[in-house]
Amino acid sequence: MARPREFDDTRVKEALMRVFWEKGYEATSMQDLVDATGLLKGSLYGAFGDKQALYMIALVHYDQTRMQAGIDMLGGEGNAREKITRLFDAVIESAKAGVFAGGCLLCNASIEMAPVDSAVENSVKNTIRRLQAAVTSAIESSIGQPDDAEAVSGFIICAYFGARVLAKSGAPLQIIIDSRDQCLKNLV
Amino acid sequence: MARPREFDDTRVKEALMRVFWEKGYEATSMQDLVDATGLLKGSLYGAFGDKQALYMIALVHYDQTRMQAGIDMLGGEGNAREKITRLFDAVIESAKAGVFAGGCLLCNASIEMAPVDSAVENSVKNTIRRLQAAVTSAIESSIGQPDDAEAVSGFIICAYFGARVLAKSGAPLQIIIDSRDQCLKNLV
DNA sequence: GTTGTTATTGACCGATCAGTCAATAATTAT
DNA sequence: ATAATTATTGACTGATCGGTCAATAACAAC
Repeated sequence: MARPREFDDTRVKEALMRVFWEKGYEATSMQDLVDATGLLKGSLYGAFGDKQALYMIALVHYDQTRMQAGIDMLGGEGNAREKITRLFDAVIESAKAGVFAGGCLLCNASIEMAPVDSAVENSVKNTIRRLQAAVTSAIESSIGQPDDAEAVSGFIICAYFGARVLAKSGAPLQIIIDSRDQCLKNLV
Repeated sequence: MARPREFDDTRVKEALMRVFWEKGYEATSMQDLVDATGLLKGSLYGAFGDKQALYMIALVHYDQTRMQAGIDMLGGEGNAREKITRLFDAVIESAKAGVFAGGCLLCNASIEMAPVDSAVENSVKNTIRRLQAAVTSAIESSIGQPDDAEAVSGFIICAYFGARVLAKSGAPLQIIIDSRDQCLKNLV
């Protein structure tokens, strides 16, 4: 009963995500988003809302794809050691590949937007909660692991975020490798 | 042989630092800096240079005051456990006090500016190098510490940066406390 | 084919952006 | 005093910012 949309919703969200992921919120202009999505400004506003809304959509898309993939991996096969190794190796690999300097949109959002946008803050906190829960249960479901799984998982999350920052800073990757190995020392 | 400056150099640098620390580079306008310093735009340009130069001055000032204070503390009295405890407690205290959500300008610069400004990248890398060296020697100079001090220090730096991110995200402080305690488990 | 509804389009808006500059003021050297 | 030098001032610039809107286009229902 109306004109249908001409664009693929997922492709647009992916494009929005990549721009905000690479450049951050403030450094991204609406024109950048127009260029990346192929939609005109009016269409972006009509379909999704203003710049803040577009950022939230990008953040949720990142959560549902990239972060959820990590959470699913933590819930899959293997023991805690293997899973935590994979978590850190993903940082190292993306840094080597130059994927936005090994950065993480969640981490960037924590620093740039969470303090000034409560919707972002809530989303970030929710993702962190789920990520920690996944690490905790990965530890708990592996035999011979420490019984303070909650504390260990919090600290692994902390090191993971630190690794993302260090990767973006251009610091030597050896620091991240060392961090991974030290984390593993706290596991069987 | 010329008109003298009317402002206190250190006070201006401190003001610049606070604005960039709180808001980041892109979200800060020249008007914000004018308001914070009390200088007019022309004076800021004449005395220090453009916005990027002002950011670098703020970053160097942060390094020379806040970061250097931490490095000096690590080189002072006490064993490694006590020093690392103090490092993390500083994050926790500033988060509780709401000092820019417990954030760290160095950490923010790593994410926002290091990937797009090589002067910032070099400065950040230099600070991280000195910070890690200070942690390493704090470990090495405490009796009964692990002999892989370099690896342990890298991982402590990593957790420290992660703690700064988590503090800014609004995540529960318990994660940071847990991280601190787990780090201490790796020390005597 | 007409009508109702929504999507697309690109021109347009006021506000703000970083940055400049000529005029003026304050100092030192002579 | 006068000259030379530098700091301060605030008006000014063109560009870009996020956001709007009326006109047009593409569909579904009837």
